[in-house]
Amino acid sequence: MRTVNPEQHARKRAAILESAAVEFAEKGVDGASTAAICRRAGIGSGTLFHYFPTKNALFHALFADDLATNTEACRRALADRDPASGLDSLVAHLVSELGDPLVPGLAAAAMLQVNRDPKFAALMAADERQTLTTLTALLDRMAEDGADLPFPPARVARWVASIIDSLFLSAMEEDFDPESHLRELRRITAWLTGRA
Amino acid sequence: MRTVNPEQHARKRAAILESAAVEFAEKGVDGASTAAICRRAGIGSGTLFHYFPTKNALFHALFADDLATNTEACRRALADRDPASGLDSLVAHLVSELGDPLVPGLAAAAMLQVNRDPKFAALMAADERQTLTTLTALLDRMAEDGADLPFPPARVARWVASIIDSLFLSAMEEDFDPESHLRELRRITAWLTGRA
DNA sequence: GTCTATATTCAGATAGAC
DNA sequence: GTCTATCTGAATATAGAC
Repeated sequence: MRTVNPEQHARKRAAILESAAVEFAEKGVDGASTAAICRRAGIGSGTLFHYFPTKNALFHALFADDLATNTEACRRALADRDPASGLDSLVAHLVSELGDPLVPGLAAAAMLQVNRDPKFAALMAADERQTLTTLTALLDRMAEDGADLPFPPARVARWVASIIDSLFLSAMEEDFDPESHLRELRRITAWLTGRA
Repeated sequence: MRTVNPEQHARKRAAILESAAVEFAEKGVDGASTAAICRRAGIGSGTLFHYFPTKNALFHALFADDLATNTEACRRALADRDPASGLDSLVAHLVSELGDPLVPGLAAAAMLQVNRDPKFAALMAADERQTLTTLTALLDRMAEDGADLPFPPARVARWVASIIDSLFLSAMEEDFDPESHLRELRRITAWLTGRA
């Protein structure tokens, strides 16, 4: 009897997700066709629906996989003895996907999906909450250590998160320069976190 | 012979655009159906396609109308004798649509459309360029007047624009408070423009 | 109303593990 | 050799632009 090979299954699943990411980033959830995803992945349509029950589930999986790495980054940041250095590492992680050219398109697709798929909205909200809670906890500790925050910790946390999000919008521009953007982001974050 | 009544034509056109905005914001360009737009506007599909040749043209018109008001706001900001006050008025204008609940959805739809419709991309790029050029010119004058900018004027301009964009992302959150957000935005902008 | 596009299904074909 | 994971692609049904 033939048995299931988990490693092979995972590899193919990842390959399908990668093809799907390209299509979704380019055309959004409604604009992307399962046929195009299959063509790009080099599989028949039956195979796609063997791995994922619907097109929406495919989109969902794309983001769920990412949430796990975020959780881990938050855990590590909180474990850091120095809250400022924990915050820096968390910001670095949040920014780490900036180089991926698919990210702006996927972000736009996700924004639309939040209004339409409540389960997807819950996934995104949980991710957001986790990031904000972690940032706030770190900023609380920094404030206790005497940092001079321009706003209360929870509000600073929100601004840090917002400004990072806005970077992903900027990443769409033709003359985007990650190098100087990141340098400037660190300067702005330093001011926001009372380390000007 | 029956002649066209330009005023009535404009009124109906605006009504169609308003219905379309709701649908596009909720479902994106591909997810929105012309049938739903017609239903919402209380017109037949024939009428819709009398006013706009295609669904894409309808989406296009939604943004083109806005661009004119932006041009005017830029003109006024540059005409201000005091560059700092001109900058404040331009920022106020850019932020003025924050209360509109449709804006986040429309922004997401627009981001996706930029990857797909080159004409639409050109429209958005022109708008962006206009805003950045104006901000940069104002910041140049402020720097000449002795303002202590943290980065070169063109970079500060980009950050101001990015941070305003990020406000529109925040506006999607459930506990969004325009009041404190705007107050904090002014504080951040003040720092970025050398008026800390 | 017409005509095209497309998500999903299904009835098998293929082939690896025992 | 058998059993089942894996895959295929035509068929269906529905929706939606115009």
